[in-house]
Amino acid sequence: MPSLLSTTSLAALTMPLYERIRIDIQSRMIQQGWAPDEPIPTESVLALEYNVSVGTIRKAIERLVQDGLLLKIQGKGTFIKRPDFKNSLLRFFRYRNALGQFVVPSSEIQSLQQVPAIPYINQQLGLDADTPLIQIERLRMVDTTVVLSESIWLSQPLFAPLLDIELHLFKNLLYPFYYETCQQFVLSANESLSFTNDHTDNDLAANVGDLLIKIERVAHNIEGLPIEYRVSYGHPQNFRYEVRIS
Amino acid sequence: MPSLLSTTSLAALTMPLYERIRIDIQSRMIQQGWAPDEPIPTESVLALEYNVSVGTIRKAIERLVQDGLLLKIQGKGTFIKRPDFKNSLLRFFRYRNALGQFVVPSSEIQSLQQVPAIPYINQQLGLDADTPLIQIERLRMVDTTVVLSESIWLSQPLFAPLLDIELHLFKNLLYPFYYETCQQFVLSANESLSFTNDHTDNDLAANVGDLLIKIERVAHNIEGLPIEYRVSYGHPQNFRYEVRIS
DNA sequence: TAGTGGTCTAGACCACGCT
DNA sequence: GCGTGGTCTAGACCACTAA
Repeated sequence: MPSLLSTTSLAALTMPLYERIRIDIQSRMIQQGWAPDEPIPTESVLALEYNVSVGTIRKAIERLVQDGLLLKIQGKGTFIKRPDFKNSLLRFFRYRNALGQFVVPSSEIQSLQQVPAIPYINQQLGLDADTPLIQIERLRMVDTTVVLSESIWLSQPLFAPLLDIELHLFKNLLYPFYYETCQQFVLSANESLSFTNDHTDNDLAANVGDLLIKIERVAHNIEGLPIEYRVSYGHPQNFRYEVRIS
Repeated sequence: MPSLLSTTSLAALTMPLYERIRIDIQSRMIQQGWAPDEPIPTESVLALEYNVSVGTIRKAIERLVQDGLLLKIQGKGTFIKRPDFKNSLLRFFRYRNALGQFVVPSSEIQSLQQVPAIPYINQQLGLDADTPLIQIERLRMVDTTVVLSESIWLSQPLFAPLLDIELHLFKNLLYPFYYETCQQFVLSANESLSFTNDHTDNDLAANVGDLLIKIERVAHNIEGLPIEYRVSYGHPQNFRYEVRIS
């Protein structure tokens, strides 16, 4: 039976039972690894395991379902839902290839290195002023055309495993990759689109004076803490951005 | 005591109790009008009124809180929260005025008229192919500069009251106005940003060849049904679009 | 101190998917 | 028919607000 008393967070002392159970189930999903598309134990089993009533388990699971980490199917069970990144954050950029089809741009990591703290970015990531960062430079392409030029910053302590991975092993989509390698799961993000004609900042071949789209993103993990700061530049042509507001 | 059997919808027959109560409370909020910032009856009072247990009332209220229609404050009560449009849909467009401050553009309705069905738009709004529409043309300005040119289509039957209102009486923000005049409450929207240099479609003064931003929006009411289709064109300069993705 | 919403329990019965 | 999650109940006790 899992212990709910071993939680290191101080807030846990006053946290409701169902919250502590939620966090525990969450970490069991990520670390001990129930497989995706497999059912987790039934509500009544979990109630026995944690020695609480079924209602409390339901309340714990409720938010995990809301966040898209679990999927309930009446009559069958509750299933791990390895989050469908394709249908969430990554669908907002829609580019057409030469055939007119919408595609996810491929990506090519140009560089990845540890860098010293950068005041503005450390602040965006809620880090101490002297915490080092990991900086990634990356191009995104459709067919052979570069459509986006991205700079990405991560907390060095959280994402240290990335420093030991060869660049060509990086996957096309970073968020599932963060999850696999660093157990950091991007659940939400704030984005800001604007326009600039300052080309000094990026690698995109462009005529001086051309407008570029500038997209700033702060991505958050399950706990709502910022874990990635990203700036992307792109040409407006063939660009399409879709979003649901609620 | 409110009757939950008078519901006209057929789906109501199989709908859970808490859903029927939710809808009933919702319509009491909108139509019979508990005032905003006033508390609604306590959970135990509502439980007696509807002759159900407190848990069922809590479940009914839960979603109204999620949707931002009610606000619970422990120890005080549950309050009507006339939705804060300023902080939701309308904050995504951020324009700077001459002083560099972010402002909500003012608006000027150019025309409002009933028009025959338009296949693509009727489809977007989930309307029968022959349902007439209301079309609104509107300019949005910062200081004296036009920044957005908008075309808006609504279902004529739902928004018929608008046809009898003089244009100068329209408010700067349409969504609260829809709510006041037609009891239609915009809760969410899908937006799509792209770029065009086709100027035939709009009133913006622009040099041929200049890129314009094109924003298409389908806005939904509480029930998730589409009620407004909107296309806006604007200049990229000073444009900023902010969004939370989750 | 009285009244509100917040947490938690224990259990009944229903709707659904499987075999 | 059995096991799953879905709905609903009745009631205990806690945390917070206000007079």
